[in-house]
Amino acid sequence: MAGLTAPLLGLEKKSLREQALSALRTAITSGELEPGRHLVETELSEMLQISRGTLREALRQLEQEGLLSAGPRGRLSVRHLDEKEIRDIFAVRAALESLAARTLCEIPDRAQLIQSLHQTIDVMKAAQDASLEERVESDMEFHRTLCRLTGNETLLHSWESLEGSIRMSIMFGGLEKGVKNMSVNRHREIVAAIETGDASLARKTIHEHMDAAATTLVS
Amino acid sequence: MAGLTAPLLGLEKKSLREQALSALRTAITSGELEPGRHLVETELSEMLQISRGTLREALRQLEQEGLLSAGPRGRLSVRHLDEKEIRDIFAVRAALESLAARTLCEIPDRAQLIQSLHQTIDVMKAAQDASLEERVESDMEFHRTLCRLTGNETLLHSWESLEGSIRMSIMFGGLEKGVKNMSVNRHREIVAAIETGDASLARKTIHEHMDAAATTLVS
DNA sequence: CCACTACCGACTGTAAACAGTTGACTTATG
DNA sequence: CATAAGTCAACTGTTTACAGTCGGTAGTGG
Repeated sequence: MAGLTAPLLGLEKKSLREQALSALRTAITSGELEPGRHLVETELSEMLQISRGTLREALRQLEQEGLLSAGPRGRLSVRHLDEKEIRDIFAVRAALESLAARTLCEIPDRAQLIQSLHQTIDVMKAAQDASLEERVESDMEFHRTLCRLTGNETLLHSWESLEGSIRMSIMFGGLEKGVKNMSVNRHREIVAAIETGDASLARKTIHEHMDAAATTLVS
Repeated sequence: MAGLTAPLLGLEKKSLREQALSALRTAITSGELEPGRHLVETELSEMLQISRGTLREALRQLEQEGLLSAGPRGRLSVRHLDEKEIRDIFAVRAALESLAARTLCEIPDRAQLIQSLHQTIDVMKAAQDASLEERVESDMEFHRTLCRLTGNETLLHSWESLEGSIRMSIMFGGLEKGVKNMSVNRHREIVAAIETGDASLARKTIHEHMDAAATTLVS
């Protein structure tokens, strides 16, 4: 039994459904499956080498995440976002993240949490010269962490339900525009506001951040 | 062709999946399937007279709505909400509905929308002597309308994703406690704030409303 | 040339069968 | 009696097969 060092813990055998889900989500948010494209079940199941039944479960979930839209007779296609929808998505996102910030502000002993947030910013900083994808990734991680640290599972879940739409929005505007919004300083401001416990400042900063991001993306 | 009046338009042939979804959602939020109960696919599919494949699609959706929680090896059970989770749910709900109110405040010509909101309050008022279920129903309708009238589909969708959890929360505390929060006056206050365009007052009213509701439910 | 019909292909809705895994119960053994 | 191996039943994960419906297209009659 000795010598089987690392790969013992957590052999990551996800179900095919989850694998399909990840694969499709990535394909959509990366633009490999372009908006408006009709998804044919038989076609996809053959591509992914899984059965239709398994695939359909994944498709339902993507539909609920807002990445797919259903046409007549259950025909699914990749959702197309217009400018208003992007603004709407970022408005909801701002509301959720504002709640996160306010919640964090009310935690008495939040030094540890602040530390975690600074860490994710450090990752962003380190990724500044990396690929666009990695930069987007680190940005998303910061905002997801913001929600997770509140300990409010419902908040985190709502945010994650929006994550796919957010990624589609970024793709819509083009990654180059997307990364423009990811200034390290902007994020430090948010953390600073939380650190001092100034909920309304945090809220204001986040709303400005989101408004600016949405505007950049649709311009 | 004449004389076939009403039943022509919209023959409501929902798919079995949607029917199962509604049936299960109702069963859970009404307490017929009590929290913590294990759901066995074969058992349910026989009860509902549908195949497992069709059922599983519905179950996935309920899982994502937060009505079901997945145990080891994919075993699903009806989610059990504790007091903190209820408070968390209502905090997110408050954030979403505050956004709705603020959005409505910014619509220049909102007389028509105000009118719609008053109508739903009238329905609530008319239901005051009806069954507890109907009173809950009319209350939910008001809040859903609040979100729908914004025209922000993402907001509406996020709220609806939370709807099941909200209903579970109400059931957790008991319908008697639930309806205590549904005062007509409280709701009129919200509409009044929106009518005058006072976003911060609307926000404040909604937050108080939600805090009170959550507190009542867990007490 | 136009319209109407009958067929055909493609795709989703639904059902039923197969496979693998886990936990409980039983049995054998020291 | 306690413990370990073995057996079995209960589920979920996954696949395969079948049925129904819509859209298009070719063929036919006026």
